[in-house]
Amino acid sequence: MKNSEIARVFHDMADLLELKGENIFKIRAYRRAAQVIEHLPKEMAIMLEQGEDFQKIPGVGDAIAKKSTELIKTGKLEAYESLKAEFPEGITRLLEIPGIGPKTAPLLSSELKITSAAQLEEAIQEGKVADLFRMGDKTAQNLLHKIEAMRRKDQRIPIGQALPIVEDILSSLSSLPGVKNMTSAGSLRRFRETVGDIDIMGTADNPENVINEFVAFPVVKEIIAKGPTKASVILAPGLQADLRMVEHDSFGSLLQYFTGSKQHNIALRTKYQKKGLKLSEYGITDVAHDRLEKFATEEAFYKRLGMQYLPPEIREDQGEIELSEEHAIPRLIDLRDIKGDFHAHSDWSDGNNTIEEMALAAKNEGYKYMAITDHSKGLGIAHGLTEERLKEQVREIRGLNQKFKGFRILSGMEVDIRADGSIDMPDHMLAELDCVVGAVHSSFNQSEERVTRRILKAIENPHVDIIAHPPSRLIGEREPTAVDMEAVFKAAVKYKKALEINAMPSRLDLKDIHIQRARELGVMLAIGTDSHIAAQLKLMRFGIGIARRGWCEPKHILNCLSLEKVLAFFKR
DNA sequence: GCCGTTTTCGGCCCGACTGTTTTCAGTCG
Repeated sequence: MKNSEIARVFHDMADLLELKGENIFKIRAYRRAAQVIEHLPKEMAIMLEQGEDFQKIPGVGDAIAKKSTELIKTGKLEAYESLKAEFPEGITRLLEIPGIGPKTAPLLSSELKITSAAQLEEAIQEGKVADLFRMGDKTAQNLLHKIEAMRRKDQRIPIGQALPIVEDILSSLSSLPGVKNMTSAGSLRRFRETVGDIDIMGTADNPENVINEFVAFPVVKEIIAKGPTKASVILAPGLQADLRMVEHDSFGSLLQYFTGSKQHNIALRTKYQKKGLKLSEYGITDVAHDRLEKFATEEAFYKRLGMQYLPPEIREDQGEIELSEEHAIPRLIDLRDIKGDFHAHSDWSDGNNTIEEMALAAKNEGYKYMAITDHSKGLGIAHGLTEERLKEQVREIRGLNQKFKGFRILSGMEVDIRADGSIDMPDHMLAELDCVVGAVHSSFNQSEERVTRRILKAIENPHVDIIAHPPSRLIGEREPTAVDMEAVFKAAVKYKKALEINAMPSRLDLKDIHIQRARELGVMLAIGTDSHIAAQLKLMRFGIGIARRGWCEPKHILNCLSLEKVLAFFKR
């Protein structure tokens, strides 16, 4: 059983316990454990095999450790099953409707036999809901609006779609007169792979004017709420955006608060509460003297607590608070550390630009090298190269390299790892190349055993240097393959192969927790943009963002090495 | 249910908003 499934059980249990009216702190304990387990870099099933103590996981004590063990060993949990049996099927779905909490859901279920948003809508229209205890006409009508908004608003969208939209908004807002600060917060700033809504924070001499300009932007489809300091809107792609204008002198604590994560903030507040400090979005209050200190910057806020500044990407309550107090947060990788790209296509296969155009674009990024990795013939739809054409391409690249100074095009190929793990290009051809990227493009539904063996076989091939996106997922579209990542990481270390962090916003694969675990085990990671047009080289920043979430320093990333060291790693 | 450089028991993040209420419950972020 995977961590994500274990986490879902505990999340569900928390909901059910809440409906039952259990102790709120018990419920929170289940939620916290679920959240921690979901983001654990290592599978608990493997920890169990290796005899590790679950109680070392923060938020996991005796009871949840035992329950986790039961889940892993039997695939079921007695306590969960009996808890579920106490409630009508589907009641937890009601909790997903905004405005419906643990008190209203049982009320709707027991009084009106409602278990879905559609049924609730109907009951409201028939006037049944307004008559319930502590409800009323206004509450019922608001619920109707919220259900509509929930349908209109799309689910979480990939950061690759959200970020450009937000950057446009930010640049428009920043250019307004009187604006001092303007930045995004929330999961977007922490660079999560998907974002649910957009938070923007700013300060200005005339905040009301800024709000008025904001709601009039063409990208705004609908205004949900608008006041003197805050506006909520729905943007054209079905994304909610909140703009908050605050005082200059408390911008730091507000930005810190709205950047989150929620878990990070709760952990921080709990910790400093014990030391007599009350943390809030307005600043820090010394409880003994009842004096509020304000902070204009996040740096000042963390400094007041004796902490090292924390990059937003790692504020997830996964040990960063303690390390920051010890001033032991490593310097995370940055776009400026990147010396090259290991995954790019040209018009020789399914790319749009010539090799020379791609190389010039890479040189413009300040890179020292770039691998051209067109598809192999296995991928018919992508005009994969035959042996003859690959030989021609190698010759062309040799010629082009004569023209460049201080920049090298690496001859490469993205070869197809067939269903049986074989490579669709003979070894003697691969031996001619600087850099071979192996990737899975078919048979995504193989069993865990088969897909894992398939990828291990590719790793063992002495000519393959990098394995691209092993889980081969597409965010929101295609589920990851069942591959056993732990086995892949160990093989990559053993055979000294790099694993790719694919920077395409629809992939971001490896994902953050995979990166963390791979890094712990000593796997070298290579960021590839998978560019099919020159402009996509700019996608590198998405790879960087996800790598930062995986706590990567330059030493963990192949792209930060000099050309000589890269070639030595490839043993060419 | 978890946790401890004040605690193995007694705490558990903080504040805002809304609507139904006459002082607060419920929900949210």
